[in-house]
Amino acid sequence: MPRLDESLLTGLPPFSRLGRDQIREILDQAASRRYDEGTAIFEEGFEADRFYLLLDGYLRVVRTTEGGEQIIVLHISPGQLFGIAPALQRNTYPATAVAAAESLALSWPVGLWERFTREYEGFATESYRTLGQRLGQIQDTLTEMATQAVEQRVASAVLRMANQSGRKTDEGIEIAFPVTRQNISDMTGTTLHTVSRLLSRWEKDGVVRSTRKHIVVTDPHRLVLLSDPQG
Amino acid sequence: MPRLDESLLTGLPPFSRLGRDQIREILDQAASRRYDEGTAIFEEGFEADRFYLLLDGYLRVVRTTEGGEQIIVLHISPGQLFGIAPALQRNTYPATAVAAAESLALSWPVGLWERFTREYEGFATESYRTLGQRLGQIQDTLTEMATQAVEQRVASAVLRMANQSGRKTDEGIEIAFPVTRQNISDMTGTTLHTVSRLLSRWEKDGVVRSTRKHIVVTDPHRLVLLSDPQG
DNA sequence: CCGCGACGTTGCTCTGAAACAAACTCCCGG
DNA sequence: CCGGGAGTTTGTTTCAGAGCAACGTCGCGG
Repeated sequence: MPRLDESLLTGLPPFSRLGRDQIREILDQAASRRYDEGTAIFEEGFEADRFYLLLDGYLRVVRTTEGGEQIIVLHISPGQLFGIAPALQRNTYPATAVAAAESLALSWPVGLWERFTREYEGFATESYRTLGQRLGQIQDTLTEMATQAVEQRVASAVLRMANQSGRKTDEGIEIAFPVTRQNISDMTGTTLHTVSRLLSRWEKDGVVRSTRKHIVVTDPHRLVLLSDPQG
Repeated sequence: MPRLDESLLTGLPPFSRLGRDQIREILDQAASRRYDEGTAIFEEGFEADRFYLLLDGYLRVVRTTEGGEQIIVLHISPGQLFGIAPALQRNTYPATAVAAAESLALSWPVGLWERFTREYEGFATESYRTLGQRLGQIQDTLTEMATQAVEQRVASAVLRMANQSGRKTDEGIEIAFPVTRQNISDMTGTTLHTVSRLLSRWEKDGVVRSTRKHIVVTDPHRLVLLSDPQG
């Protein structure tokens, strides 16, 4: 196994206050692994034995109902910690993490969490900040679900993905990982049919361009209007 | 101002590992205040300058949209910490807390948070456990919103309140704080009309008994069935 | 290069629940 | 004891979006 390079972690918020030697220490304890698109990194309800950092790729955090329906709670971008159940004194993962694109992640045994928070300055602070942001995000989604119509919710979901993972191209903002209509319907609590119809309409109106599993927002401003109740 | 009695805190999870003298210390730094039904303890977006513990009563945690609609994210029961923004490195409250019934709460300036977690054994652990539970709860609600029909959601909401605050009476399980149809519709993302119709039907079927702002679940088992998609 | 499975589109139907409307009842304060 | 506001009920209308159905299309693996 090749030694991991220190530059992987320098600059990432949880480690930004640390010196070279500390980062070395942390890396030497990490396991690194690649995940194919569609693979689960860990599953809801299973024993939380490791915590993770996404180095590259994108993840979907997913919950499944008894009825087999699933909903996408949030996405994880490179540089973010995830599976941080130990931070909340949980011993099982509260949701499943699936690679939305080919991904690369580091992980450490939960046993080290306590030591990381104690010994590495800024680690605890930044981890809890992340958690706070995530909690806020979920509350936003919940509010949206409860109050907005389907079209607004789908528009918001697309915007959220574009903001989080968007690359600017000459065509517009491109979502950096593969997304199906079904995925979007799982984010918004609707059906793939409705999503398909909306995207078709938007495409006709010149707001987005989309092919299989691939969406470019060509007119973000108009999409923002669509995400707003008074259109 | 009368000295607060130590028995108020003994036995509550965040303080259960502490001795008499430490509890004394904590109480001596606390402000205690009573809130009338309907009063806000703090508001969304305002500077988070204190954190709180609910001693008696019940709270609703509420978010309001720009459009003026509101949704109830969760309820707080006696003995729980709330407004613990500092635990997540936030400097504003992410939601509004409103007294659902006349309530009594202690509070401390945020500046003390760091000291509490450092000096009082078990405080940090228990606070983060609470947060973890709350996050899980919100995710459940989100999943429910996204996948269940209105009747199921309303049934779940009523059950949740009954479980959290229920007193057993000879009639059934009584929700311990005032709830209007509007409140329930704010928990479930529907209208007070629909909630009223559902409660009327359930009352006819002998599942609940309700008067103004007051609900008794007479047949919890049947309500559980109603909360399940396959009835 | 072909076939199959995953993904996407579009039409049609039907219903749950929102929207609109109106009236009733309880309770508090003056 | 009266008036008014907050909470509740019930009826009617309307339509967004789910459900069902069928077909089109892309791209991978054999």
